[in-house]
Amino acid sequence: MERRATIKDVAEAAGVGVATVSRVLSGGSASPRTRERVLAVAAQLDYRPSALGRNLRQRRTGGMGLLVPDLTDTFYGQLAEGVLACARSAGEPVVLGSTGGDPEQESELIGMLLEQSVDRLIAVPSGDAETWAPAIRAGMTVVFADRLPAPAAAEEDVRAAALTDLLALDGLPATPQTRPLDVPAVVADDRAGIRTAVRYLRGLGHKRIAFLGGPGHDRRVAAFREAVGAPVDEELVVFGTGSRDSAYAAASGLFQSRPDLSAVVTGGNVLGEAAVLAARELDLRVPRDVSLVMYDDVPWAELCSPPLTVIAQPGRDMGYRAAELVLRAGTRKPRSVVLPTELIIRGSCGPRR
Amino acid sequence: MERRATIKDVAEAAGVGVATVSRVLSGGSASPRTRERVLAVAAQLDYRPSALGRNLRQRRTGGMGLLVPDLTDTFYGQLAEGVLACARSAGEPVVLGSTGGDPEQESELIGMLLEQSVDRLIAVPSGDAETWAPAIRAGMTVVFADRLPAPAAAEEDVRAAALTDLLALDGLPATPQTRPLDVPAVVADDRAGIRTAVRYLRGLGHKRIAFLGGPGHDRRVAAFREAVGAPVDEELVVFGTGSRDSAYAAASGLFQSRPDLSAVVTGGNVLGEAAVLAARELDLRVPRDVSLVMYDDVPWAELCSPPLTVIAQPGRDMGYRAAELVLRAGTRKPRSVVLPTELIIRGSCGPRR
DNA sequence: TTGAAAGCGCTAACAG
DNA sequence: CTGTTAGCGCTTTCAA
Repeated sequence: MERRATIKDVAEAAGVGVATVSRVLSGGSASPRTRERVLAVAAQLDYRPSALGRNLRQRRTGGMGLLVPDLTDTFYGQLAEGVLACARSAGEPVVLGSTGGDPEQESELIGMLLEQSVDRLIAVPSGDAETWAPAIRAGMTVVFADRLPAPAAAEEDVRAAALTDLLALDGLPATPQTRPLDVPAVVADDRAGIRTAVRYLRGLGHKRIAFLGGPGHDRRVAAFREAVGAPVDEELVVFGTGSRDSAYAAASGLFQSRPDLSAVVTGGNVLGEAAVLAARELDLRVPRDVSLVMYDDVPWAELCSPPLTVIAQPGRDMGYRAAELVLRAGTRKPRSVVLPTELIIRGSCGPRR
Repeated sequence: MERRATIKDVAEAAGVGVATVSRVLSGGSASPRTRERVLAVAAQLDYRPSALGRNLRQRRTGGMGLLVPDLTDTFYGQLAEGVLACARSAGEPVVLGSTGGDPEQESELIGMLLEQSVDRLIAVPSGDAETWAPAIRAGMTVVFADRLPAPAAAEEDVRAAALTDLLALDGLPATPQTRPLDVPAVVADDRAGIRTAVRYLRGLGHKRIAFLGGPGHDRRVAAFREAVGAPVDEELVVFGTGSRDSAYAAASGLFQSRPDLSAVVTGGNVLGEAAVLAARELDLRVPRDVSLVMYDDVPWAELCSPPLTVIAQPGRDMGYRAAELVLRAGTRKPRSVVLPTELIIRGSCGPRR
């Protein structure tokens, strides 16, 4: 393992000062003669500027951090691919962390990124505003993707505050008092997605429609509540904690406690998976006994039988756009982006029996 | 965005020299009194040592790089989760890259990592030994996971060389002349996995068993060839290039050109997905018309109907072990690891019709 | 247009 | 046990 050539080596070999080499390589001014010589020598020595030196000098790391709950969830895989694609085309490194949906791990990872001087971050947040305050205070440029962190547990009615704030992004009325974090985000148009799905199910005659959600699905539940309209049958709105086991338990519990439901909308693909499994276990036929609409279009949705009707959201685009935002953040103050969803009708919904 | 406290700030505030602070924080010797004071001040100032400074000084970045072909493939998601879990428990950052299975992108990413002075790398390689030579030469500690790079296109019979070398890892005879890369690897026991699957199918009466592979499945094909025994019906061994489209095309082509086959083994889950889709499109019933065994146990395997019989390999463990190897590499020369596979019988195989 | 020099924050000699 | 000092490789004034 031979030592890599440094800028000094290049300077000496080219008979110029290090400053000149630096300038030439970063596109600064230099006489054609010098530039040519430096370039030649650099190529000859296979010189690659050390990011370490540059970063220390500039007191910041290039590239960006990426925090997702779980790479085993295909949707986050798609999202990550989008981020990586954008980063690659910008030649920037991506430091990845998986939080497992745990705010504490998320905090630790934020700390780790801070330590690395990674000052740009794309995150599918698991913690609330309080978890994120340190990152913001430290001057990180963060862009949220897929969802927003819940407002901090401040006043009395956290949940209400969360919902009004989150709904605001989709155009629902919000009380302006609670603007917890001023961070741009790239999210899907959950409101439209859910609304379309609920309407579709309604059109098939379904009355008792359940919602099966998980962490981070606040905006989706809110939209669901809005779409089904008051009064909401609260027993038909259930949550898992994020793990596959808990998702399965939630789905199974739902089906057993409310055998009268005829359709369910899930807030994510892991919950959709759980619903299919639980239904099968309980001998509920899809769509004869129960209709199913799942959030996220993942490749295996088509493999199920019947193939799953889904609310597709562009995971890859979401990641790509988020990466763009975080990279351009220096230039202009980024504005949040809402990406369209699409109801893809396959075979998991039928008329109410 | 206030400036972060540096070691100098801590030293001044504690009335000691910077070296002392450095020592205390890295567990060096110091009087209890001093240690306590430094620690207190550091905490008070919320001091976090800058990885930048440390890395520059030590001329290497902590942490590790991770290169996978595609995060949208659940298996690589599992693998990545394993790597991240190990890295997290070691407090080390992970720089991620997705190669899309393209050697050229892989090279570029290696270059990027070199530039970042990331000197430890876990990779599911797409390029051959030649692609990897620069990384090795540069002194990177690399550990391959899931597969090995094909030997460089040197002599005349590349494929033969590749196979002998690859088979060696599973205990097949190999000619010692071609040891392309001396890099530890963490792989599944493909030979046993494939053999078990083929025997199982044989036991069900299947004679014409096909193999549907993709890039990086060399060891699996070789094992397949060995398991079915000569003469191998070459038309029953087909390959996709890695994309979902190409996998589908390969599967569809196989089913159409050889309607007489009664079972197929796929080298990975993307190919399994393609096989299910293609079979359905051609009105082949699984397992009545065709039996299917897929490599990789992914959550959705169970959702298919019938649920897919799979050769499970421990993706997460694989990642974890690889990360351990790469982290311990300084201590002892790491030895390759072969992880066990397991045939999980579900419903996609039946007796030959 | 160019080079010398001053650090960025940290660790590792080396003295005291 | 502790402080001083010399860089790690790079960018960036500031003069020449």
